[in-house]
Amino acid sequence: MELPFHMMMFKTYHAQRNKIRQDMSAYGLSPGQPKVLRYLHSHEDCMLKDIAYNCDVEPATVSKILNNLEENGMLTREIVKDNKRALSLRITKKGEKALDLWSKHCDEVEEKSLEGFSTEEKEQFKLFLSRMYQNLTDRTFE
Amino acid sequence: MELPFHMMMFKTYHAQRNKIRQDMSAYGLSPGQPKVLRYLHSHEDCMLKDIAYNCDVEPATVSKILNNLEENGMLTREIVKDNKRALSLRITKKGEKALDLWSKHCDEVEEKSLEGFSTEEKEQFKLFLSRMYQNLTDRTFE
DNA sequence: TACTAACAGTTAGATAGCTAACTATTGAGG
DNA sequence: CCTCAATAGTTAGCTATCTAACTGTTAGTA
Repeated sequence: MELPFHMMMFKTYHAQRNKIRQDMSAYGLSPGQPKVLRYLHSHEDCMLKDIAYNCDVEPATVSKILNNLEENGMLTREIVKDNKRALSLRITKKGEKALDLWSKHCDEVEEKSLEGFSTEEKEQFKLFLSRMYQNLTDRTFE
Repeated sequence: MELPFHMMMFKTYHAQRNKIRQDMSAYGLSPGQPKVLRYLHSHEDCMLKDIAYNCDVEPATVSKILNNLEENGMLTREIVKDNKRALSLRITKKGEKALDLWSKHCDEVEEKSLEGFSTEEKEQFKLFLSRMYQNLTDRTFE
């Protein structure tokens, strides 16, 4: 009996996650944090809900991740003057540095993941993921 | 800036996971449990470490999942007579039933995930996942 | 036989994800 | 204005995952 498709996704995703995790603690980051830093890097003074939407996780999850990142000095959290409900979030230099190291590590993992793939196959693979994502969410990447 | 490949994997995997989760509580199963039941279904009287290896999760994780499944009457847990270290695990009828409903639900999600894919594209997609998995783990699916 | 290493599983403590329920603020309509 | 709904974020409690440290059992070897 062939492995169900969803299990293939699970196993492959987890293999990637574990590979990325391996050296990540050396950079002072745990698995959930980088995606938040990445958003902050390109969106100054953003709100929590924007991160949640962009990263595909719930606001409650982001809230916890922000706690950890703030404790480790990776970002600053301020209340917006004009809207006391909202947060203004900024990545710090320390955060930028960790993000940079982490991104490079991810590039290496990507290279290993797609070893033996031709350029066309890589593009095809990404396109498949993109189509599947759209089928499931009615949204597009990014 | 294009979304990094690992984020594409993350988003797509999570979209799938959330879709599967949606109706799953109705079947009395939470997301980590089905893969364990699935292994038990095809491997009678197996040990915890076999499940862990086959499902690509750590023994400690399996141990917790077994607790929940046992509480819900989905499996039985016995100590092996000849080897008091080892467990003998069996899926119950209730477990079989939940697994069956869950599998059907997964098939529907797979169909939606791969809507618009030709037969060749589906095969290609699975092959890509398989190659990536092998690159990262030096193992093959199943 | 006795010591020690390997093995099977559990427990503890961490992060990450979810849903649901909550607080506090803002804004819209009568 | 005042009420009430919508919005932004947090908290609580659950599962799932990891690593590390632990208990108890088996087996190998001097």
